[in-house]
Amino acid sequence: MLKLSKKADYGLMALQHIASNQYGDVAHARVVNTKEIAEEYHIPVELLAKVLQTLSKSGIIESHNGPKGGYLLGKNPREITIAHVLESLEGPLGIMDCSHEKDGDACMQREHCNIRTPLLKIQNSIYQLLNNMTLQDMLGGTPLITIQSVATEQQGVER
Amino acid sequence: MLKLSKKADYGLMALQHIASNQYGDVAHARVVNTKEIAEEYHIPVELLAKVLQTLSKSGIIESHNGPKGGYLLGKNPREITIAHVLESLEGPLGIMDCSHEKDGDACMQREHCNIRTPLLKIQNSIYQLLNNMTLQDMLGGTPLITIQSVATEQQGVER
DNA sequence: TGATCTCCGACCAAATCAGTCGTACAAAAG
DNA sequence: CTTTTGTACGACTGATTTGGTCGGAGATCA
Repeated sequence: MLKLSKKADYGLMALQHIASNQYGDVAHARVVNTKEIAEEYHIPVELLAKVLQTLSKSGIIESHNGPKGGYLLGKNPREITIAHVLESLEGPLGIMDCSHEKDGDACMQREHCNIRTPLLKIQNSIYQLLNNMTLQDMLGGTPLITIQSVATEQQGVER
Repeated sequence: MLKLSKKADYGLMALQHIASNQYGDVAHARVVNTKEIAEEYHIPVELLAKVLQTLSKSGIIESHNGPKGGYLLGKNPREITIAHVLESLEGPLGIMDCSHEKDGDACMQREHCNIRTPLLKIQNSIYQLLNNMTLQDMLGGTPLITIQSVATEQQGVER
């Protein structure tokens, strides 16, 4: 549950890649294009293209047309929050349908709804989580891992 | 994005209702049936039934057959975590597809995947959030509200 | 001018989800 | 002990969302 879409996955991967090439060892910014990223991560090109276009509209990246064109980061990695990326790709964060509706309409059970307040609280916490993490955080400490001790076995999950 | 399913919504509402009737003012436990809940919250009966069945299998509630039958909580509200409820209704928590897969299979981009570790961290934080909140927390402070000052006007959500 | 690349719209197929129908079973009533 | 009532339960179906595809137009550089 709460799985995020492929678009989001691809978008984050692409951003990480772009950022690496732009702020990596070499000083000069390198423009990377859609095809390059798609091949590197085995992503369908056209879909990735659409994702990048969306990110471009949101100002997260800049597009450069023509041959030798491609994408560059629109701002500093520290300024790019995960929340912003995800929201621009998947729409606004909303745990439940009635997250940001005006008063009474559209929700039959609204007046009797007993779970709205606590759920809003959860939603807000998640938002803060995503809003406090930036692309920069995804660059630095990514040592290929094996943290599986965290949430794998412990909970008595029935399958 | 990250919206949870109707099943989850209905399940939480129903649990809140059951808990209220069982641990409310009156000392004796009152058995509530599917139809009652469905009418109260305007939920399609059969769908709610299925949800309750699932919760019953997970041991979160107990079912009682026959006339005057219905449902009761399977444990104390403090023992019932939101995480458990949601996972039993929507499957295990997984921000990304490769959340709990064993090593190399099933994910083409796995070896080049640069976002797995940070995303796992986020996922784990969300899990803790859901795991620390119990049904009890949804009972106490739910004063029927008309808190519309929170998320109506202001888009820029702070804390 | 021609080749290469991004941009943009519409389009299709597969998977998931919300909701429905019919049956089996347990408890109360006669 | 049989009937009747109301429940749980599981299989089934329709609708919405999502992942992925296709074709063309505009911009830039050699």
